[in-house]
Amino acid sequence: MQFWSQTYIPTLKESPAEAEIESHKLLLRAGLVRRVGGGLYAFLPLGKRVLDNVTEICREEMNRGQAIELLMPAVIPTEQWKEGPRWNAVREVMFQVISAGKDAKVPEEPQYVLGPTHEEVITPLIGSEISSYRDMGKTFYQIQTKFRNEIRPRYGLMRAREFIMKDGYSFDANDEDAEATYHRIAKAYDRFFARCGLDFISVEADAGIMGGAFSHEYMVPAEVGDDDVVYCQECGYSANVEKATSGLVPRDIVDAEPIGELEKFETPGAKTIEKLAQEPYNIPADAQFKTLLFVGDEKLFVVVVRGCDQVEEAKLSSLGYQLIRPATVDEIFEAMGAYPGSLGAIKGTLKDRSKLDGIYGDEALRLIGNGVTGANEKAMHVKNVNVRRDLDLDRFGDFRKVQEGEPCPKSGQPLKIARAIEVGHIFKLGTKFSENEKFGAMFDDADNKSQAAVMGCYGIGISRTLQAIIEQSHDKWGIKWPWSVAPYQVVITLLDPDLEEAATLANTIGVAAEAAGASVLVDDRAERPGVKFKDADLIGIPLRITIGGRGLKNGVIELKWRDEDDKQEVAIAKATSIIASAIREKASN
RNA sequence: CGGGGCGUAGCUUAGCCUGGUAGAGCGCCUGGUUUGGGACCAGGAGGUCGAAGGUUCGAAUCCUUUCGCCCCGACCA
Repeated sequence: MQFWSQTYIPTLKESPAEAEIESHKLLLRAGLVRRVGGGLYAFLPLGKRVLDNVTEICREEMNRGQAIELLMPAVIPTEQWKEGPRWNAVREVMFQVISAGKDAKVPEEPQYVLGPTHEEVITPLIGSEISSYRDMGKTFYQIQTKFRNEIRPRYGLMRAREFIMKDGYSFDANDEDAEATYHRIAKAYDRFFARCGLDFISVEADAGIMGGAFSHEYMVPAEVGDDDVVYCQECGYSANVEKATSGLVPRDIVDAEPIGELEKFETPGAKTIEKLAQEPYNIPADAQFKTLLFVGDEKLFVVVVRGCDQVEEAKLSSLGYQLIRPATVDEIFEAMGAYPGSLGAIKGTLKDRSKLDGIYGDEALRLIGNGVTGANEKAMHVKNVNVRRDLDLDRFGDFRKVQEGEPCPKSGQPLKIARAIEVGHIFKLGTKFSENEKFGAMFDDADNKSQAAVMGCYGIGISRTLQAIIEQSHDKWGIKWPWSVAPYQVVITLLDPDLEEAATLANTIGVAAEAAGASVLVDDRAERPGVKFKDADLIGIPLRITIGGRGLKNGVIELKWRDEDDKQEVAIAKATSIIASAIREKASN
């Protein structure tokens, strides 16, 4: 039993200007966290309790999924990272620890980095321990503070520079076992997020720089999310928009025959798809070719999509480049001989085809058949461009962003798109990290042949999950904590703390509630009732038990669930047993 | 890193355009009256106006620089 007057819950009536979204405001107003610096937060006592609850649920479900907890250092020797496959891709987001002591020299490369995740550490760590296939089939995890120097921290704990993460890593002897592990952990994730009281979906995801065979993200639908999720209500297909495909292009599509000779025409001032779609040209966006240049690993390449489509940059990684960025105007001119607005990929019109590592066409171009594109000359476009005959494409691929309403690739029903918060991500990694001779994880198989462990990695943003719960479960009065993670599950609102009879009863009921398995907070402050009710609502305690002089006279106390509107009066004589059974019922759900 | 906005008491903010030495609400402290949904009265403490430089007799206010925060974009394991 915790007395309010003896803990520290600094609630705020107004929300600080730093917070924009509801969950962030409530984190601050309910006295859960305080900002220390940009993207850096301190957990106050109440916040720490929720964090511990979420952490414990995570631990239980990981353990149930046969994962083994360990703890690695957050400070990691840089060398370890440089040997891994991601150094160039992630060094920018890593905090680098340069040196210690007044006389220490600042080295060109930092000696240490603060871990954003731990593949580079655990792979050699476990790799140097294991040697036999008999040691395979292990999954490790840790719950730890992680560091990423986010370009733009925002929304409180949602995207912070320092945050708490559960990261897990599995080592299996072969693909089949690795997939079984993957599915076992996926089930643990399902249980974890369900126990946190979240509505969530798991979606097919882009593996990003982690690479690997496949991956799923755990998404909490919310307007303030950073990701777009594509889903089909009909068949359950769901994927991150970075990965999602649609049935827009029929599998049996037949390419259109040319409808005429190429014909250049003047388009003064028309440098955009929109302009060409208007008077006097009237060429619909879905009859235009959009020609875009990117640089992948320092090599220029071209992607052509329909004028009405957007390139999904994440999908370009399927082309095999590690680092991809849009090309600069100068780079474009050198290869194409023209500037954006007049670009086209028609054979023979490019200034220097040899500067291009490839020209890739989106599959949906085939829906156009014959269309319009830039002539690689200022203020000139070309019509009657036939996809097969005229475009200088190396190959087709899926490079476009799926749009709402397109047919589901599985069921053909219209796809929906929703914003969501990514709270977990699991990857089947394969041998990307393990196959390194020195820093990898090799083992001898039954035939005494050396093999790389087939790995998987599994992340949960613990602190982000905490905020996602608030984002999904609040009203205008405050947070509505699910029973499982509430900082306290029961608050006894003592309206007249000086009344001995009331204080005694509060104690009796508090003891009974704790015995039934609830954590109890007693509001014994010398505040007016309104203040106590408002605070109880704000900090979101699931069950409020009100004890006041007025009720005592009538022999009753009051029960109020945070997620229900009605209050319930209970005779004092029956109170402890009613409360105890209500708590047991909640706890068993 | 580009674009925009904001820095005045613990929190929310007025004042800035048009320079004259800072005001309110909440919170906090004291006393009193209150007491079932953020009470009332009286008194009180609390501000180098983000920082530095400049203009001026005089700067929260005008100018320059700088730092921090927030938003949009880019980015995002």
